[in-house]
Amino acid sequence: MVKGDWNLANMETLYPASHTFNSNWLMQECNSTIWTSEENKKFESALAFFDKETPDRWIKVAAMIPGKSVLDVIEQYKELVSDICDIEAGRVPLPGYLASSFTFELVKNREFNAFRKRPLGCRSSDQEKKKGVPWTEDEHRRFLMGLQKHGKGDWRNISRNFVITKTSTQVASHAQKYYLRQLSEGKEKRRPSIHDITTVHLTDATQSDDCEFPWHD
DNA sequence: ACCCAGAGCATATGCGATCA
DNA sequence: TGATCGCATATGCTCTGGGT
Repeated sequence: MVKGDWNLANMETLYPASHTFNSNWLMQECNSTIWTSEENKKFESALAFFDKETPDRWIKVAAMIPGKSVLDVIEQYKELVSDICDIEAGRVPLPGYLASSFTFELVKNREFNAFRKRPLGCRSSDQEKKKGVPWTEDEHRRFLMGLQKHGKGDWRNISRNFVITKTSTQVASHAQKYYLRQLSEGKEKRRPSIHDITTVHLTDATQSDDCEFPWHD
């Protein structure tokens, strides 16, 4: 996933062309107000209520949260977007990170994935919407670990506990190709693939970095 | 440069399980 | 019994890399 594209794609949503701001506006430090969990809840509700098509979205969102300005809510949204992309990119160790934030609620409630699916998500065009986000080796290894623990078919738990960056449907789809790959083993003309990493390879890796997934019981 | 097969992700669809 | 949910599978689409 290309975080840059994501942000660019959201610039129009964040700063609609219909609004005129002076050139320094984007660079302004907004008041670094502290967001309480109550305010975050209201923020979340407002985001759900006023979708990206809503005219003057941020004004309306701000109006729903007493004490918060338009700048505050935009800044909060930007941070949220950044956080989610960081999590998705594996740049943030989830367990520690999840201690307290609105993102925690999103991830916990799996809204993170719904967020990803929206056009304004980490894709910037219709083409990307079709293209999909490639699985990383790390995600595949987590998938294999989940497969070992929960077994074939329990995609929901594998998604919840191991490959939290993918939905159960995505995990199932990935598994489908994984097993097809196993079936095609022995075929001569095969490209190297992420699916060549199997549970056999997993054993060595997990012994060395088992503590990498502390949320895994 | 072009073509084509293979790889990979997302989405659509059907079916069974569960619940009110 | 109908509605809803979750899973498995089929299909569609794009991208990539190798062959010519």
